[in-house]
Amino acid sequence: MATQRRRNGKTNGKRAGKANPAEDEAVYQAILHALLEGKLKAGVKLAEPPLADIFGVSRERIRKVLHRLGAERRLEMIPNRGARVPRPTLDDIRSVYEAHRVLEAGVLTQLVRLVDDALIEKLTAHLTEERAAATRGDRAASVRLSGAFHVHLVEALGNAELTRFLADLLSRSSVMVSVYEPATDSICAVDEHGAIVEALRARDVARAIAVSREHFLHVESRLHLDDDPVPASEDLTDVFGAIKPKRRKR
Amino acid sequence: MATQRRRNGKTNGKRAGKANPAEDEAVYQAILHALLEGKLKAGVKLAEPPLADIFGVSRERIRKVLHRLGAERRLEMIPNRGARVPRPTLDDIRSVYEAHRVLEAGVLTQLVRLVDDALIEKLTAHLTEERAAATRGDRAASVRLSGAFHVHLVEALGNAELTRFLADLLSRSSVMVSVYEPATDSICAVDEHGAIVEALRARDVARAIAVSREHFLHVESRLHLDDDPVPASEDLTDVFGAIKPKRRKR
DNA sequence: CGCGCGAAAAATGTGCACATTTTTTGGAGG
DNA sequence: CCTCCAAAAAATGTGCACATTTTTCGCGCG
Repeated sequence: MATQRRRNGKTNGKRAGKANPAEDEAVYQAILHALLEGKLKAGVKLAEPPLADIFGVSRERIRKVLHRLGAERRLEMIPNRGARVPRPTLDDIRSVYEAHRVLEAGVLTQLVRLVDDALIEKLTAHLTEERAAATRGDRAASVRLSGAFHVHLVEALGNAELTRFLADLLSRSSVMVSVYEPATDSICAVDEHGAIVEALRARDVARAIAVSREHFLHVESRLHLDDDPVPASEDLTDVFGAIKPKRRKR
Repeated sequence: MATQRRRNGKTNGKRAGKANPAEDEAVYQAILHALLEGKLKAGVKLAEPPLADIFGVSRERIRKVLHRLGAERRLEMIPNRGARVPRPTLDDIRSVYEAHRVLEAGVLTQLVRLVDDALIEKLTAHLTEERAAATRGDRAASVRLSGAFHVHLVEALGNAELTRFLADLLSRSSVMVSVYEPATDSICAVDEHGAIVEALRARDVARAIAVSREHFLHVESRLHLDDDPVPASEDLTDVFGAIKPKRRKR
């Protein structure tokens, strides 16, 4: 009889302790991506069992990822009540934009001390790219490059802490636009970016900050409250449908 | 007869699913506190079994807390190899100080637009406290109040994102001083804080930033590399001795 | 027709028994 | 005395079986 503590239904060769860090990461990236992409609408409940089913992994795996996202404040975790996509208030998003504005003021202040020809050249090249995307009407590229401009600015300082903070702010604002979707043309006006570079070239801190400030206020002013932002498809399978080819009811 | 799903030996009344969120928090706070306090030296390994034993909780509980601290970048998590107290390089800490410096430049830029009598009064009151602590030689209070001054500045903006970022930076630098311990008198000179308030009162952005910048560079210059910063007591029981009444040697 | 209210169903939280690694240990050989 | 290497010991990672909520559902009553 041996120890009758044997078995459970699954007698596969692979059991516990599989150690597959890539799988965790895949699930994490999938959910994060859906979140950043705006596919997961605000207020949607992320229950563990369905997600485990969709991704074909154990519930523990899902649980770990969900809690990690909660620690990053990308999901709202309520004890005993699971995870939800946070529903940021208008003040929340204003806070994020304002933080970016204040941060960039500091960045520019420091940047005028370090600016050299190489930096100006790099930024100018970026502006060219931005203008090209704008003139050919490539909205997706425009949005991406517009954010990248500010990333370039902070990266020029070479400070990991500041770069990380900015990346965090940007990822947050990208989520929020899906709730309080700005006017369809919420892309940073290239001229304003160009004006910032101009001020930098001239080592004019005050002007650089003034332009940057106006730039942000301009973007912020376009935010508006969207009262009923689509009931959001409560079916998670729709959102992650591309991951696992699974067909189910409706 | 019946389901022969007998299972393990423990048939106590209280088993799984105890649901005690406060206990998690207690362990988290205890470890975080030890980290911030500098009791946990850089490079020390935090193994799960001993911690579970010390705190009298299950290993899973410890595991969860450790991973959470890892997600916050307060511990260095290496797959299959556990958690260690990070050993920041000199560049790392410079990066934190520089980030604070850059951030404060942005904060001051925005602050001169909002400054009013109430704020000046509040800051002045704080300066009085700081000076009092300094004159009576209360080092602990001086360090605390010195950090609090910068917190007051950013809090005056009322921006949650910025406040959180600053708190993060401060908690990080407080950990680092235990590695690269600055000169014994690394406290911010009160005069410099006073000068910042003066510049604010005068609505002089340029001066405020200049003073703040000098202030930080002054502090940064005092950092020095501590080659062999004490072997650090590898015994975790010593560090968390206060939690469980366990005999400690010495 | 709505409104409790209790029971069933579903979801979350936790300890535990392993699987899998990593680290330590104890010699044998150079 | 040092180096290498295999086996033991220790530590980390994971699925699973529950316990404990929370949510949903059904139904009688006002």
